[in-house]
Amino acid sequence: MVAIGDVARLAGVSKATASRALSGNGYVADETRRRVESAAADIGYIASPDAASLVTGRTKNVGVVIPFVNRWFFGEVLEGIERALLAAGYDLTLYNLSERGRPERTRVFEFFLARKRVDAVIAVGVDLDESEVAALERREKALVCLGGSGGAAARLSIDDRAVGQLATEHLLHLGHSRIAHLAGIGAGGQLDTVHGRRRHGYLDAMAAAGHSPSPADIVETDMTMPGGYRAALQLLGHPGPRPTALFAASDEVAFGAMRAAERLGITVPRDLSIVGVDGHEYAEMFDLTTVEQYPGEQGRSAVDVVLRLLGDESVADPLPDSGAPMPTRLVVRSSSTAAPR
Amino acid sequence: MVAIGDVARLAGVSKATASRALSGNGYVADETRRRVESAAADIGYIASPDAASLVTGRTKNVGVVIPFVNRWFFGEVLEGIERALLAAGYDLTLYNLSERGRPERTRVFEFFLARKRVDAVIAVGVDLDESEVAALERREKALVCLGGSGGAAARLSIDDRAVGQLATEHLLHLGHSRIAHLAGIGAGGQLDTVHGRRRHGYLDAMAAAGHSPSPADIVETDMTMPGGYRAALQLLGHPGPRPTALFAASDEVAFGAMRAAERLGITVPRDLSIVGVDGHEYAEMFDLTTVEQYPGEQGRSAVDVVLRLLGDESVADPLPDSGAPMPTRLVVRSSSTAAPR
DNA sequence: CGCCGTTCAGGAAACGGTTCCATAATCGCC
DNA sequence: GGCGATTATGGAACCGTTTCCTGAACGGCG
Repeated sequence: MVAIGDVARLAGVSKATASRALSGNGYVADETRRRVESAAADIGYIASPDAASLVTGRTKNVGVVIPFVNRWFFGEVLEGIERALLAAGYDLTLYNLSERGRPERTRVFEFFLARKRVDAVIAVGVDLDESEVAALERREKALVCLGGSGGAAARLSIDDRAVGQLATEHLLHLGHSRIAHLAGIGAGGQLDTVHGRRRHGYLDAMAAAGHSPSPADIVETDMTMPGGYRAALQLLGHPGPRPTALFAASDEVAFGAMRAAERLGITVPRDLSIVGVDGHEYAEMFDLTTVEQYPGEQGRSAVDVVLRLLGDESVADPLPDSGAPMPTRLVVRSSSTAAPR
Repeated sequence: MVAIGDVARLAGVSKATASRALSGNGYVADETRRRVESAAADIGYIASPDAASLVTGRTKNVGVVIPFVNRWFFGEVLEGIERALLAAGYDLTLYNLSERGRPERTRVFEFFLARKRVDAVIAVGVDLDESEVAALERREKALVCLGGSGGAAARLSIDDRAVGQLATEHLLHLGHSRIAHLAGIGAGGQLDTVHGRRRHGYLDAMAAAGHSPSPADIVETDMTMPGGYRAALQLLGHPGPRPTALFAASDEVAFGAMRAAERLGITVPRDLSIVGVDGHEYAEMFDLTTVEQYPGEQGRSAVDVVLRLLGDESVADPLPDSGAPMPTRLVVRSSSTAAPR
């Protein structure tokens, strides 16, 4: 393989000078730099990142841990992160995380991420436990969390409680009083979780309006379309009075619920108003009212924070409204309408 | 940072012995190995992959290039690849590829993948051009393609022509004669492409049955639900006789078409039978007849081939029915039924 | 003119592993 | 008992960079 020594020889300079010329660090005469660059181009030289990171201690590589890649939100975040990292000359090493406590997951934190192969870690939508955070800290890895919970580190997040509140208030303003909620799994137990917070916002809004939802009107489901379908069947598929509105914790769940309603002969929005969360790319097609968030943008921002943490000079210094929650927006479409009187 | 020298000192052996003990290469007495291992564990030693790959020339890292992460098929493949690589102790570096000719894409091949940071490349669903293949060859990167086209290298793929044929024949057997096709973009021009081949299979089956579809019954669309929705509106949303059956080049397109049919007051399957391709996780919920494929399994297989190409001993030697297309299976659900008479 | 600061370049020492080579002990076996 | 094969270990070289240190040339300035 062609090494920097070859470039140096061809350009008639020392390895040290060749390195400086190519990396742009230290003094190099313009003419020398040109000679080195053209020599490098001639023989197709590309620096070995391993050798470089061995001495500099930086790998220009960040690990991304993510529980799913095939949910819309996570896929969008991943794409945003990838684009931003690549633009900054960084690599993205992907770890698809399983649930807490599984041995593969432990191995990711104790081995893969602990090695000197990543400079930093972006955790998206994962609930970190203390030992995981500790493992990262011990190795001095910068950590940025996007959503999820755990880890005192830099965290980017929307205000999930406000989201739940906003969606619920929208339905309340439309005159609904019996509003059901399709919540994320575990949203009841732990409050310090995305879906716990959304549920919390829902309950707060209901309470503020003087309603207290019956337990049967809150159904937990995983955040998929079939999950929403099944949960909605459970919620709506019985005789007797039904909720007139439904707050689904994600758009995919809402889509499933719409399909279930159709199956049950319930017309949306006439008999049932539905609001989701995400701003899924299919929301428009389904005419779904939703609280949009912008996962691609969130991914990009996470990269910004990481680069800043790593002291990368390529990124602007002032952190734009640091600490503020990421933006969300209620988009009203025809899946929600005034309550039947 | 703690290096192998520290481990060696603590265990009272040389660096060479420590290295052998930990890597399992060469002769080491059992007792010595234990001493070294416990010393390493005590001080939390983890070898630096950079240093190791510098001397061995292997990085235990493979680059994955993929055009989308947020389409079901691609997400599943990615998950399968990730799981398999991780199990083999490899890292996955992700490159989300844009269209041909874009500068970011060129940079991925000429720089990111060309460096000594990946041992091999898995290209999923990408149409490689010669310069891209050449760039990889020049750097002696093993290349495995999953679907897509271009690159004479190892290619795993389903038989897309057979898939198109199978789906179409299913509809023909049900008595349909006017069968429309929602094809992938560009499927008309290039034949050497996934969607070109599926369309080809469709046309072959139609021809064999003595039908020749009118050009208006073939509509091109991108492989998304909204794409299928729009394409189906175009296909069906006019007065006059309509096709009685529809072969959609992917399940997501089929879902969109189902939604469009519903919007137009066309009942599936009474007025219109629909068949898709993929075995999407939502297909069951939509009751969609589809030609299933198994992207997760395909990803795993691609990793098998890569590991074999890299001479990794951890993988079984005999390549199971090498060269054969990956499995597919027609799953009949209630979206397809006998033609109205 | 002397001196200092700046610019330029090269030699050599890292970085943290693996592996080649040499040496030595042990063992089985004739 | 000698010999070769096997096992065990250490020293040193090496992988391909970056960077520290040193020295030289040059220019400006007091």
